[in-house]
Amino acid sequence: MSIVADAPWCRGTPLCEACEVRMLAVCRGIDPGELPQLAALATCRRVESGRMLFDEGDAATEVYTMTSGVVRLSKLLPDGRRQIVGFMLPGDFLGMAFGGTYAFAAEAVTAVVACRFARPAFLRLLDEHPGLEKEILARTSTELAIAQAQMLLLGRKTARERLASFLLGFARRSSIAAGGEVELPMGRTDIADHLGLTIETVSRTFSDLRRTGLITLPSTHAFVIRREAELTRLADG
Amino acid sequence: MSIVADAPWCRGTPLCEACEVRMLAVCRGIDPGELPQLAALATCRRVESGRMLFDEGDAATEVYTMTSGVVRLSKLLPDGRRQIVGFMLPGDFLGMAFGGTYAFAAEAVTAVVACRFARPAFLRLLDEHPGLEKEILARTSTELAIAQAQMLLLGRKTARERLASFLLGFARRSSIAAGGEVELPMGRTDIADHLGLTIETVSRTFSDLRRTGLITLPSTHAFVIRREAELTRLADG
DNA sequence: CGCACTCTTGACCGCACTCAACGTTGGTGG
DNA sequence: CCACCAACGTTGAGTGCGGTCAAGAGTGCG
Repeated sequence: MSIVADAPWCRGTPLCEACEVRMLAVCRGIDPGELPQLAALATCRRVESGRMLFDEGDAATEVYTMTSGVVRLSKLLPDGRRQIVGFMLPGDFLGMAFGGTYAFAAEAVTAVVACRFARPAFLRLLDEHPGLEKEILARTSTELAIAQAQMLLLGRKTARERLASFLLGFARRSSIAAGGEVELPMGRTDIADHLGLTIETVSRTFSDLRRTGLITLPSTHAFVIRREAELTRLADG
Repeated sequence: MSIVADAPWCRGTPLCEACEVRMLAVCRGIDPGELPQLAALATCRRVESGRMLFDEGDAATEVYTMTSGVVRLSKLLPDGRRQIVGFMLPGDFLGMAFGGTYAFAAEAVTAVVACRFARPAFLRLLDEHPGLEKEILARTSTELAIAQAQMLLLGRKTARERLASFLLGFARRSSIAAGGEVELPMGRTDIADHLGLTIETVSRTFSDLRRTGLITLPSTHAFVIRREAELTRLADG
């Protein structure tokens, strides 16, 4: 991550190589011969840990493809209560707001590099490349299915079931190191705000899952799944 | 509703007039001259109250446009806990599952008439009509935004705030009768399973909102918003 | 080493859940 | 037409899961 994030050619235009690789994932369906022209429309953006890519309610002027790092998408109530509606990982696509304004804030959990398109140019691209539009529709549908699963979690699962579901889902999306260790870049507060719990309950539930042998915790920012079948049974009720 | 639902030409193929009107809403962006050809691809389906249009996990073979009635979309845990991820009203589009199987069950809350397309034929339609694909993408994105708002509700709002949000949202989507009366076709159990509460808490909270003068309840299946500003302030935290 | 920040753990509390009884409504058949 | 019954909704009493408040332990950085 840090190699890409620190690369000097990522600080501005034009598109860096790592971004170009990520962009291909989104843009499959486009004639490969047109990719250079496509790359010319995009720029690299590096965002420091904790900084905001855009805020809820901002005019939606840009869309992104994640190259490296982790982004949290969150919605706030006026009194400060927060719900994290998702975490974006490398390869994910982000910012496709219909209605003109973003429906959530996007903040960098770690240092982030993302491939940025101006929205009008991207929308024109959609018109010209039906394959690209189909890809975006498929991704949006997948996001919707994930959101519905999260509704089941938030509405009906216990704290243990929520954390088990989250850890399994995050492990599946992450690259897993030797020994089955999964890096957990976000803090307990972010996990709590994603699972509809408090940090104390998240912390207690981590300890609980460790005590009962379902996971181990090499550090506060990593975990290892020990009994996957049992954890899965817990997660799915 | 009952006029359309009972019409004999709604019980089978070909497409009834009411369905055709609804279909137009989804298919704006298609050359109007091609609509007869389009209508030939669709059939009407009537579903009795309480019956299922399709189940979670079923092979996704059909997509629907709602003509009349109300459908609930729900996900189940093995032990019976249920989360209703949404209610579909006339004009809504339903069943666009990527991945081959439906991610939720769809059941008729009232008698329902829906305009049905075979999925392969509909996907071919998407290829041939970029305007239709754009419309489906816009609708899916809107659904996603609604789902994210529901995550905030389920993760962070109190029972009062949840019910206030639901009533305001449902009123906005419904046709409102004289006197501001909004019909509420679903029972307390459905509302509870949508808001992540129990029927007792929903019932108590209805009484609470009535007692504090924010709403009135002409019957158990209707409500009137009395102090919209106050209800909105409650719903938004 | 010291400070700030995050995480963990403990004690207690409260909102929503559970269990239970009762009221209301609509459909059915005598 | 009314008695009966089943389904649904309401209300009350008590409980418990997760929240709140508070203290202490780990961790990283200057």
